[in-house]
Amino acid sequence: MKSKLDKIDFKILEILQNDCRITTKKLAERLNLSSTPVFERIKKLEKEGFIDKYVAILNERKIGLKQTIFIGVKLKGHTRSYLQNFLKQVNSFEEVTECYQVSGNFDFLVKIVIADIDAYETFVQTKLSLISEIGNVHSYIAIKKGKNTTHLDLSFLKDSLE
Amino acid sequence: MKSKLDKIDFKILEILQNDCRITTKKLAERLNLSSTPVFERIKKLEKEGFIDKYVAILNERKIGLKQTIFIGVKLKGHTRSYLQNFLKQVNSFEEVTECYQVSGNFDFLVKIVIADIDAYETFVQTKLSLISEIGNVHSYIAIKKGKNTTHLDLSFLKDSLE
DNA sequence: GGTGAAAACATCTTCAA
DNA sequence: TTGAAGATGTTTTCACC
Repeated sequence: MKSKLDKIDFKILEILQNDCRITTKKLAERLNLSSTPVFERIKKLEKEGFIDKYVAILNERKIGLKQTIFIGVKLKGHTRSYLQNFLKQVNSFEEVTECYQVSGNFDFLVKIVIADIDAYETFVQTKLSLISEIGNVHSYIAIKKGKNTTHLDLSFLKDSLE
Repeated sequence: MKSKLDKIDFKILEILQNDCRITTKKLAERLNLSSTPVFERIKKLEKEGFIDKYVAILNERKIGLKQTIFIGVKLKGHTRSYLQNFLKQVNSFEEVTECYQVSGNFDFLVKIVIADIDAYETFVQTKLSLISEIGNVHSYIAIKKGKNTTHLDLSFLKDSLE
């Protein structure tokens, strides 16, 4: 079951990363294949876990989520339970979209997408600051958005494809 | 054309954020409506820009992208052209999935998703370090992943819905 | 690995209520 | 707005290469 990807799988993933609502038929046309093998390949890619899910990407600004903020967090201690407790709590916050334990002068980097600065202050006061494991934090408030994509660069695969 | 969202739109967005391949029919069943109004609402949400796109989310680890790295960047100068040149170049790198100009002790935060540390070093040497506007950088290498989602928290809308 | 045809299912229009 | 119905297109299976 641990199959390698070939060039066709690669192209399918590339296309689905940009538009997952394309029909199997159209996808097959773009690959010069019939629907059947494309359909089966997609099912295989889903089943084997290369594709996690299919989602709608919403327009943050349009919805009213105008602020993105990164928070660098340093914990008070670094025992296993400190790390686990912190992660469990921070992951439970709906406003948090990403959280990574990192090397460097922070223990964690946390990304928040939230309505505005007022909502952020409320979030810090009513949620974040209640996590007792936190030592100190540094906020990086996004003042301009550059790139923000879910598209992963698969070009590194090109050489290793069967 | 600038219509507000109501509770049904809100629920549709919630569902599509988690699974955009659900059929209109099933979505309508979950909302206790017929297909027609649900279909029309989705088209409206797309047309008015609440929904940006529909994408497949790939499994980074499975694909072979094992490293996530955040880079805090300080530029040499802060004129308009410095900022624009930096953004233009960094946005063009396929390995970069996010980039924000931020307040705080960095000018920019950049997120990289890449195969491994070796590939990261190559990236820095052959791409990042060629951006002449960069003063200095600090890398935060993710050593453990917490949350990583495209799901936005819409609960803040609940009170303002028509 | 692949094709092409056919059945099952979903979409999208139209229309009357 | 709804719901039903029909034309069209898509998904999925199957027999075969």
